Amino acid sequence: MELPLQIDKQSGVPLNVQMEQQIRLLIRRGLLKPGDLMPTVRTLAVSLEINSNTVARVYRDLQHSGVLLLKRGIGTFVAENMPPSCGKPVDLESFEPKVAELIAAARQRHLSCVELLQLIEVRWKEISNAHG
Amino acid sequence: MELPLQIDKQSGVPLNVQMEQQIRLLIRRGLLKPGDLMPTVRTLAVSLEINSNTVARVYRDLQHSGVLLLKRGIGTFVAENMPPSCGKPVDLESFEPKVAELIAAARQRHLSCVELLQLIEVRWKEISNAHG
Amino acid sequence: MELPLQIDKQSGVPLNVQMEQQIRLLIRRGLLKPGDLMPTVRTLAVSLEINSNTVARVYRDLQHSGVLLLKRGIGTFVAENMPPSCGKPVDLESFEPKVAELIAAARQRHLSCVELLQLIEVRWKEISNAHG
Amino acid sequence: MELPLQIDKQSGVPLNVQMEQQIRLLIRRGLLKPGDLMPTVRTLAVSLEINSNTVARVYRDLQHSGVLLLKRGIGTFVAENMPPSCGKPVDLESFEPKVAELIAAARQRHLSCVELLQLIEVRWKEISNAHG
DNA sequence: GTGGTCTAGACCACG
DNA sequence: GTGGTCTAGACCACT
Repeated sequence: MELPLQIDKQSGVPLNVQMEQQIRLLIRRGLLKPGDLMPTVRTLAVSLEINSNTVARVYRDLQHSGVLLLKRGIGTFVAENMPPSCGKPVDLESFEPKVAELIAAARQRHLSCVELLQLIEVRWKEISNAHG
Repeated sequence: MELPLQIDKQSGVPLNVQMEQQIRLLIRRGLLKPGDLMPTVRTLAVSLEINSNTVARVYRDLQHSGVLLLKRGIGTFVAENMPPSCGKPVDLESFEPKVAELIAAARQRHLSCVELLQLIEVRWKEISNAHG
Repeated sequence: MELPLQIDKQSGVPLNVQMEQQIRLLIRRGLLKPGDLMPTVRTLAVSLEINSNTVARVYRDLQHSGVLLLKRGIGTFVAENMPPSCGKPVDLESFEPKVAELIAAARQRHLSCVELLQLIEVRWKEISNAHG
Repeated sequence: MELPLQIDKQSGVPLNVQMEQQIRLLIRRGLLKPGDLMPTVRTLAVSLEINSNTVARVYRDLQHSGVLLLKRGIGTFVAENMPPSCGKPVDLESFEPKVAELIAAARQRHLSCVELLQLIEVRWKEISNAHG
């Protein structure tokens, strides 16, 4: 299986952090479901052009968090009993269109991805502070 | 002037990267205008509780990019002739409400800020790849 | 490989500037070629008796200029595709003897190195202004 | 009198060092002779676009070295009895043509001024080390 | 008091 | 082991 991970080596964000967050996100979006077989460490490392040590660390950390389950000699699976800290998979059907819409509006104004993200992050924090 | 920078020391993103991007964003949003006097290195360092070396490096890098102008013994200014790579200041009046709207929808679905950002980043790249 | 850098801590010229210029010069002289592996930050710092932060900054700035390529965990390399601003490597075989000759003449007249440099710099600018 | 000083504010070399060396050089070249009247601090500061404090410091340091002589209310003069550490004015008539020749050769090879200076400085030190 | 350089040393991400 | 970030603090050049 080909995992749709978007890793940016230039962003300054640690590669393992990027991978871990995106895998969690795939699960929340329902694109990875409990029981699914994950790609092997080496496969993923090669396809993302990342050192396999780094991938292995991500898998290990996610297992430690209860998100993944390693079965020696068999493979790595998405855990059946997700810990509550991961949040339940969200119904994003009604949400993702809004995202796509905003992205379209941003591109129309020649905003870059980083700029949009910064804008949202800053506004989020401003709103959070306002709400206490 | 008090610069509204939102720095998150826990995010894993290098502090200088966060600062640099946010300063660029403030300029694009029109909150910082060419010729404006920036806070001093030390002032900003104190108010953000960041080492002054880190702030100085940000200022230095932004000067090297043509975004800021450093005058020794005088102060630091937003450059008058912004390089084209920075993009022109954008009219965000019609855009920011859409952002606020999306943030509200995300919070309603109990998405965290990081998750929303991840979601947008991934969708952005998926869309970019689709459009070629 | 031992890099033949001549750093003068007493000259008043910032160490990073000296290093950066000399590395660029080594490339133009052909003593460093595209793809060459540079000494590690720490090695160079020790051999020049300079703080490793200073060396790292030089490497970082040169990478930013497209002269070097830094690979985390691997090493630092001379960039393959040098930016045009660096100029092409020059054939100095026919030139360096002239330099040595002038240096000999200068020493014969008891000129110091600094004086010779000043003399050349001033004359260069006078000639430049004359030629328009 | 218009002093032909070539000051480069971007070179990283302290302005006072540049000025002091060039004034000393003008004396050695015979373009400034013992007893000559120097421009006033303010005049020189304005014409070079440098803070007058910096110029004043140069004059003060050069007086302290015995190179200049300050007469209050009258002006600043090149000292009549130059200290031996300054070296005697050199006959550069036979030398300057060699310099001009080398500069021409350098320009022909598209070397920049900085590169030529670096080249000479490095070669000078290499030769010094060779000679012991 | 401005920005700038440099040092010393700790810790991190990556291979 | 690689390069990279960050801190703390000293000292310098300039206005």
